[in-house]
Amino acid sequence: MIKITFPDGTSKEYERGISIEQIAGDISSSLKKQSVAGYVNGDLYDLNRPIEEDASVEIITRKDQKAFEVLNHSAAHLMAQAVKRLYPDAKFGVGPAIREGFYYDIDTKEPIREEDLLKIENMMRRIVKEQQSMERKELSREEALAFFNDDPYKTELITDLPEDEIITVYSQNEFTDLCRGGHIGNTKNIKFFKLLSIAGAYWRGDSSRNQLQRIYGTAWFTQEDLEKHLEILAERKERDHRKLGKELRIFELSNDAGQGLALWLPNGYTVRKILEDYVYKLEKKAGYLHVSTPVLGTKRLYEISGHWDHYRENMFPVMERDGETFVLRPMSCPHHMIVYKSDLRSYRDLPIRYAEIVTQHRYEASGALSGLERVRAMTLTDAHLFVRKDQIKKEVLDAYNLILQAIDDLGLEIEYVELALRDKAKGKFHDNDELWDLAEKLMKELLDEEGIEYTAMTGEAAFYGPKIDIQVRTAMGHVITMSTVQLDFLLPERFDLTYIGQDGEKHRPVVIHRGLISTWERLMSILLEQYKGAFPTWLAPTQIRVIPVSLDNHDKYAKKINDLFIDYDLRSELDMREEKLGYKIRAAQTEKIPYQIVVGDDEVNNETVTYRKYGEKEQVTVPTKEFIHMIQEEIINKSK
RNA sequence: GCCACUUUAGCUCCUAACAGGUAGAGCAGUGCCAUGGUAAGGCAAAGGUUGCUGGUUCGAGUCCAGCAAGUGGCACCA
Repeated sequence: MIKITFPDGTSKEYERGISIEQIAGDISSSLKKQSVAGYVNGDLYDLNRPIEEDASVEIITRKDQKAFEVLNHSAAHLMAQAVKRLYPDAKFGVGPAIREGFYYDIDTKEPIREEDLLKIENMMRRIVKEQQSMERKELSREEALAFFNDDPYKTELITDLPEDEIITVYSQNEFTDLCRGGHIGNTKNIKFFKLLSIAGAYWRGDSSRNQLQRIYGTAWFTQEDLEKHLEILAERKERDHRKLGKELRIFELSNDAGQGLALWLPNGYTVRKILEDYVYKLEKKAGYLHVSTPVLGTKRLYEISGHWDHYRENMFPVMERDGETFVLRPMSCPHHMIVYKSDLRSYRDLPIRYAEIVTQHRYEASGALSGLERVRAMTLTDAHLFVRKDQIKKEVLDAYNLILQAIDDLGLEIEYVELALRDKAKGKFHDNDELWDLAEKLMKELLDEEGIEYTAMTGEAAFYGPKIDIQVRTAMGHVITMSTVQLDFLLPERFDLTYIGQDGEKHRPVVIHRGLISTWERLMSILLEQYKGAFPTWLAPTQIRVIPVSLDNHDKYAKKINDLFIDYDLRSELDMREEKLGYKIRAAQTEKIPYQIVVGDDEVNNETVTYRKYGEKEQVTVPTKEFIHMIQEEIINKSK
């Protein structure tokens, strides 16, 4: 007999070799039904794997996130088995569960196409019907290598496993895969799934190696869950900023204008201008000084900064004129270094915070471009803070808090905070251990002291220093960088920046790079997706649409209140087209205008307006002045 | 950049063009008529070198090749 201890501290004796499934069944038949796998002394166990010794056991049920992973991991195996049947020459890379499903990387002679997914799905269903038991087996390294000797990918994986790792395989009838487990026990347990897409993926994420075909899919415990997930996927497409941006006339991407070079249409530019003004005020209040520097700069400038060495492949080709070589700037830090050097600085002057609306160009890989999310010409509010060493923590923290405020004002949500650190093994970072250690230590201390949770990302730092990146999630589920605060001891060295200290000697300032809310392009994509195109009133390109009931009788009043709104700096438009009322209302709704106002006899006689707020059915009649007051309040408060 | 797929009117067309036979619709826009209360009034005309360049064919939106852009991913992302 062995002793099994449960999470609540109770324990019970069972026969040696009992399984999670049997234990669950012993507790209750409903638990048995819900159980998917379990933890035995912290190790993930399949339902049917025998437990050989005293252990603490935790049963994983369908409700747990881990259960979803187990199911999807098993679905990946199921798919691989189906692919192997249809493509006997298939070789397999890795096939893990991911956030919303699973994928498997597959190498076949004949490419798999999107239309083949249905065929694979059907084969999967057949295997589900065959009720293949998924059997776990431990192999020695030699046995494993012998078994997978015709699959170079699996062979490489086995070779790279640590010496002491127990190598396990899982078999479902004729198909055996190298796998750590856990699994769902039997293919019959994988009932509700769908294959979603196919894409290329480099073997082991290395672009110098083979490219495999990655099939993405998703598996759920119930039909309803699967359908719900597919609905979410469909809804994401509705939120896609590329679709909304076109419908709402926000921006244009044209082949003729150039790949990745976005054109801002009037509606988009109106929003952008509001954001620019908002940011300007925010920075003013936080003590930033605004400057303006050119899009073009000498190559020398970037050689001094080190960007030429570290960032050249992301820059557009150089231009030559009058014996000087120019580049389109990919960032503004070097220019701001020169601005700092334009005067002699005292320790009393610091911190100096330079901010600028910067347009910059980066040669992004063509495959990386995506709507407004990733472009080749971008404009952002960039800032560089020149500080003394004793001011670092406060200034980093202030910058971080300013970012939080902007994100909050814009109604956005942070996915997580990243601390990007260097990887000493990689050559892309500048070489000064002492400064790096200091910079990284300061950043960690600061985050810890403030109780800010973060994920450390080794090797993700800028070449000149560590950075705190604030990540958000797009409608399509991608995580992208929204804001950044970066600590830099290098550029002050390279530009020989100094200030005169209290002691009368020259000292080296430290630079903090700050990206507030990404670029206007990326921010617009995020806002469109966040609000599904229905901007809050303070940001909406058009805030009010005034519609007269009758063009003959109410046109004067409509014009009068429209003018009044404009006098109060409200973005109001009059719809005087010769169309039916219903048509104009529908137009105002599809354009997602926050306030649609209809005026007729009642309003004319009482000096009122009848408005309907976007997203609501209710109509409200109020005195015109009251309406103005209300909407102004809403704008000032940046109500979402 | 790499792999796969896609590209027809300003927009949407896996709800066009059956298998190669000379391009259709809805919306928007235009004109005329109609015109009073919260999501599409009627009629009409117009709108296209089917992404570009070649090829096969009596004949190409359709088949083939190259290029470009876009989409899904991968790689990249100061």
